[in-house]
Amino acid sequence: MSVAAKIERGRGVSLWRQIAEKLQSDIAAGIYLPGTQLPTEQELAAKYSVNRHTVRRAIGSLAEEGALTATRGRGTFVSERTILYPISERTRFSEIVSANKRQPGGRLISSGEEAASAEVAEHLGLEEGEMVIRGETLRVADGRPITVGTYWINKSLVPNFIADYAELGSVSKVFERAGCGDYRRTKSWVSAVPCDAHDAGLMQITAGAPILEVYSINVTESGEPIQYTRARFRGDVVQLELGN
Amino acid sequence: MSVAAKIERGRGVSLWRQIAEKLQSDIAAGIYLPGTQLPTEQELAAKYSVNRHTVRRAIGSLAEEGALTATRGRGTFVSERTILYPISERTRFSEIVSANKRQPGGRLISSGEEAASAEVAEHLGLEEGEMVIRGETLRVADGRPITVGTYWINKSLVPNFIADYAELGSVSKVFERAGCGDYRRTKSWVSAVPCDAHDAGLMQITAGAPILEVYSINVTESGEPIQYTRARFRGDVVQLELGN
DNA sequence: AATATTTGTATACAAGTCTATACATTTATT
DNA sequence: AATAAATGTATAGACTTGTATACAAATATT
Repeated sequence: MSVAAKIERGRGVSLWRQIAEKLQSDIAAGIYLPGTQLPTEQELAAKYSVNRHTVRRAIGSLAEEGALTATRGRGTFVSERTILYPISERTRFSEIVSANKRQPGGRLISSGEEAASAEVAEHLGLEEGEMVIRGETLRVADGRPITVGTYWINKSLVPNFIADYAELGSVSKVFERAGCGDYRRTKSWVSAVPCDAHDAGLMQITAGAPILEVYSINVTESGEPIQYTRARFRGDVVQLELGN
Repeated sequence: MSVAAKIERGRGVSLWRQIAEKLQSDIAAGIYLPGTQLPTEQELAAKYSVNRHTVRRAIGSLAEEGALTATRGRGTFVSERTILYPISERTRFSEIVSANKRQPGGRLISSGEEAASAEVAEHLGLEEGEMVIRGETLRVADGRPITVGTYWINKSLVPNFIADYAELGSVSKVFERAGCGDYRRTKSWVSAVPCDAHDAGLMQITAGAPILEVYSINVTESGEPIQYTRARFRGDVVQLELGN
């Protein structure tokens, strides 16, 4: 390891910028964990073969952004930043994470069709046993898991959901194509519960850790229920923000 | 249009580098077509609100890379670069296009199952009439069509191909998931033929124009035929490179 | 209390980036 | 042949980036 990290000179990107991006991606990759100390400026300068002041500038730009905190005499530490997650009519994960100056990401865990349970049918305005689309996604910020969401979709409003989702890779884009781009959240229920084993594995926390559970209903512009969701947020990273 | 393009100062990325990247992405987006003249240095300098020499440096870096050609007294033009396409054991479109300093892309034209023709069955080691997966893709470099490929896949080796392809969006990734990541090309046949109307439409050339037609067989590490392909390359853009 | 470690500040200088101006050279047009 | 337009070259200065060195101030350790 630590094989003279690759910084390119003379390509139009300043050294401090390259180092800042490398540090940020190392944080996102979990190489430097929140709360832990970064190597000292001297060490980083040696690692990247640059002057200490160049490292200082890289650290400075990340500190200004809130990702690092430097204290004279102690060292530089990775911030433990919580994500402020507003629960409003218009809630879009990637926009929220970007607004928190983190890099959003995610992956599809599973998807398919199933018969609606009584609970799902009630909230989607269907009969129990009708076929609905069910999907589960894991969302991350700076490479760290934030939330797992399970959702059920009214098939009649978005007939080609699975194929379209495969093509577009985003629920909201599929809704848009189906003419339901202006969907909105109507009701939400929030509770704090212990995390089960399945979610704990996905979110990389221990089972039983407190998580926020949010049930909500999304409706089309005309008020028809289109999506019922059950989202679980890591309690140690996310703060929900209610009200307008 | 032309609303004072956004160049950021003081963020660690030099202006010439930002302009070079913008020009390159404009070329990739087809805003500046191969063979056409770029705006003059004066005009570009005005557009980006920088000195002419800064634009010159951006153009210089792209010219060195082969993307632009400047001639004194005439102007600066987008190069008509051919893509050197090696036909080797390990052939991956996106890697090749990137190696040619172009931006790879593509879209799925069609996919489904069909009964294997005698020709397909023979090359996949199956019986005529057995069901195989058939797909057709259009591949582009810098936004311009390069090749249309039709392929037939041995269903028994990649059972979930269609669903996995929808999720992963790449043939090689699906093969990887099926445990056949190390597939390789064994045989290829090359010929020059006139382009038919269907391919002409996809590749945006006139029917009858000469194209390169390459049939090939991909096999798994253990030598089982997994994919039979028929690729058509635009003769005016692609040069095949044989041998190591 | 003394010491070592670490970040913060200051100053000087070298190198790279961007601007400004002027002029040369080639090409295309009139 | 003359002119205009475009790229190529040259030079000088302001600004930014990176290096070098020294020292101050806060923290942790002994």
